[in-house]
Amino acid sequence: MTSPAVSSRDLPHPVRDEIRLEGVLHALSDPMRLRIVRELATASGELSCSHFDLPVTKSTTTHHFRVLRESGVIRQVYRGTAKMNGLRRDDLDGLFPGLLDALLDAAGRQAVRGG
Amino acid sequence: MTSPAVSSRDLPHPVRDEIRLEGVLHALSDPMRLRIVRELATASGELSCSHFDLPVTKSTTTHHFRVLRESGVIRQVYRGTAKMNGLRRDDLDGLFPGLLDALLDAAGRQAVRGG
DNA sequence: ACCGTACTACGATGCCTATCGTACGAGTCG
DNA sequence: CGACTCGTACGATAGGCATCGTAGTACGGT
Repeated sequence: MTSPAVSSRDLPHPVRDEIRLEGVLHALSDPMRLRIVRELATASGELSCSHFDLPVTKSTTTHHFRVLRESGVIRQVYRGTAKMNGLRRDDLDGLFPGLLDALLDAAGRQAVRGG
Repeated sequence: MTSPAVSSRDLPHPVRDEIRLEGVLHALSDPMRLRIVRELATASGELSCSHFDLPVTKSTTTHHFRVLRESGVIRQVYRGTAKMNGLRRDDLDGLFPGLLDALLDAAGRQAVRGG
């Protein structure tokens, strides 16, 4: 099978109008979460949590994904045992045109610079 | 007299290459600090700390300005008894082109939306 | 039914931070 | 000098948060 059905377990997401700029910035001000978002941006599509190899425990990884979801940066959905993650590009671009691209570009430049 | 001399008291600022994206985002993720930066952006020029009428005490205001300065978002200089504040536009635009404008635009849209 | 994988929940810990109040220093003006 | 304004320093406090470990749940495959 290629793609297990979406589970009935659902996760609370803010609707578009509930997304706050301060929350987004706070979510992205953590190096680990910025790294996650950068990886999600390059891989156009959904990625499972376990795809990420972060230098923290799984508990902490769960925590970071929750912060990203609750701030409105990513959307999460269960698919089988996996939890798939995707950037909320449409919502973010709709609310804050150009912001996400500027942030990703900034993060990319800093990475090149050495960070 | 129109503009008192700059005092010998000087304040530590990060040089351009020391400015970290995470630090900038963290600085701007606080509503009070975002408000300060928005006001600084509209008033092209320097503003004294006392120009701002924030719903917090003066101690707290000092704290927020320090966070903004240490993260590289603003530059501060003493001029007489006043402490003048200015956005580090050149440095930020040099490091992260388009980011500051995107952030200010995003903050503006959210303010219109009701925030 | 059983096992393994993926992720969660909960509690603990230590650090960071937004806030305040009070007391103080630096500068200007009379 | 003295009074006043602007901003700082320091301590306290309360809440937030990044991290961990352990124990547990949900799902898929055998």
